[in-house]
Amino acid sequence: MSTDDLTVAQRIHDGFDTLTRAERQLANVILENYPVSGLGSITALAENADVSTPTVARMARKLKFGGFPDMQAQLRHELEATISDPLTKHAKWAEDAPDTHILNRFADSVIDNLRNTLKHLSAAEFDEIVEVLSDTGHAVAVVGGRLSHSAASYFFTHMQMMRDGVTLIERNSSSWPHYLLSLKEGDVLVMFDMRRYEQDMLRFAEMAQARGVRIILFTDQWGSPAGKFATHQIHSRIEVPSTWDSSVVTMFILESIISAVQSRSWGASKDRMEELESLFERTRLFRKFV
Amino acid sequence: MSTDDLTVAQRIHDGFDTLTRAERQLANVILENYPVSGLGSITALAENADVSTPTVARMARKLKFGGFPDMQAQLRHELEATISDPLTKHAKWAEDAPDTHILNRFADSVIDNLRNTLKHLSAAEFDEIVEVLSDTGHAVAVVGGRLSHSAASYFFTHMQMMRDGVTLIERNSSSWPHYLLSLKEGDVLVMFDMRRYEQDMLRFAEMAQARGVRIILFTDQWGSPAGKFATHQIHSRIEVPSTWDSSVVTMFILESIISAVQSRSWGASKDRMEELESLFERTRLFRKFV
DNA sequence: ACGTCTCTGTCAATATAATTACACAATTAA
DNA sequence: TTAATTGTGTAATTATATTGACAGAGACGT
Repeated sequence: MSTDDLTVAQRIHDGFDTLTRAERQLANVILENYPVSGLGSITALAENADVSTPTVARMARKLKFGGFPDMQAQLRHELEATISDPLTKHAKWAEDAPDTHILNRFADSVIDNLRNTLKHLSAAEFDEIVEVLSDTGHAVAVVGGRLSHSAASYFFTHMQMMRDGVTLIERNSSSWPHYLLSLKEGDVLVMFDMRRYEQDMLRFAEMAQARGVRIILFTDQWGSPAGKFATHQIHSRIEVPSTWDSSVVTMFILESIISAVQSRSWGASKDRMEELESLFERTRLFRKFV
Repeated sequence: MSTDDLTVAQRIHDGFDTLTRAERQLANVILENYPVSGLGSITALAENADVSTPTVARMARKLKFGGFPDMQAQLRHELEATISDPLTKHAKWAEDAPDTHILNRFADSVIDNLRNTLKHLSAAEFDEIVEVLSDTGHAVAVVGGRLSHSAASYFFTHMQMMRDGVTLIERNSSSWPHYLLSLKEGDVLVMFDMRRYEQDMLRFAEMAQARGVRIILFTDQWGSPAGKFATHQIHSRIEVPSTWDSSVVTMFILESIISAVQSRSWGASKDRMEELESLFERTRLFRKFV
């Protein structure tokens, strides 16, 4: 890029007096639909302003850019700064720690992950998933892999409190065929399969689909191969400054779903929950702690 | 331009299932910094996504564009529409849903929770916790309650990969005394106790402290009664628009700790991890790998 | 009116971008 | 396993964009 980082608009404005007739004509076209009009080819811009291409190139140089492509790069750069969300950029999260502290770096990535996940998750898809999970006419089974089992377990624990017919499938894949037998057509399999996708998961998905089981798949931005058997899938962003991947965004989605399922079927699940609560209270009294 | 006027993002989203590995990699790069990353040259975009230029061109065709330049024209077109309408400027998280959609309300609370949690968490405290957990001279036991067991399990799974002497204590509190017996002075107990604090947890903490065990407690903003026996504690904000509390922020803290422990003891844990990895099946579906 | 200077377009050259063809690698099916 | 299929990068080709050279047009002073 060029010497200093004034915006293209500023440079045009500053140098407007030195511009010639054709150049001013061009400058106005650029500013009129800024910065989009400057992002196409030099030819397109020239035609748009009714000047010749060399005029465009000459003006770019006159405004102290290396050439037209250089000016264009600057436009893109500006655009990026404009578009990125000011709320989440460069906010320092843990104030008594330096920017480079893991807490701050982690916070930045997680927010980024959340934003990108939501940006590309359709609310309609989300709502459909909620609807499928609210339908007590069909059983729900939950399965997770090596690292995602605890997410599966978390989801199971909450679903189980809200409705009947929810099963958590064991970690150990040798027992999966048994679970498969009890899944009927129209039943729902909630599956977690993140990077380092597991072979067993893929086969499980295939067999489940063959039985007419609907699959809701939670995977990462690259997508598990089991995706081709899934009825619905949600892609969470998982990359963070760590050796491992993050499940924070996945948890976020899970909790949102849980909350939505809950409010969708409040009438039905209210009694169930109260009953459940009282059961916990009671068992606690019987327990002895040595 | 092309047949119909779906946005590039939508077409990518719709066709994501049909995309190949390299194409998904590319798709993610485009979506990550949308639409700016797609506005440069095909070469720049390809390099950015670490794929070849033909892959970019092929994907453009696959998404029913006439070619890369056609797709780019569509991006500029969209941008123009976005820019002229200031209302659409990143106010919402899930853009195709109303402000009141659970996804948007949930996102707001979670960000709030994260911000407030970090505001009240001292980086020094965090670092001390990381140090305690990195010390392989003492055993680490992890225990969680009814709803926080899966967080405990998640933390355990990762810690276990990094170091020796980590135990996950069962859900069932009747077996806790046995675990207590094996904890020695100076050992570390990582405990999760959130709202609806459990009686058993309090007694467990008391007895552990009596044995000289150091307790790291993960609790909520109000603080578990077990706090008075804890050596270190972290208060996560947990309130969200739901019947249940959120563990998203707790997960965030856990992952940060895991990452910090990892990089702190890289030399020591590297061999261990590599050995572990080789024990697991590796799907080399993706290139960008750690 | 003439010469001179600046501006600006046309056209050619050069550089860069985009596409096509092809061969090797990876994956899947047999 | 091996064969077939699909995916992906390299290299060659083609198209397009950008710049450079130049010459005609217009402005201005003499």
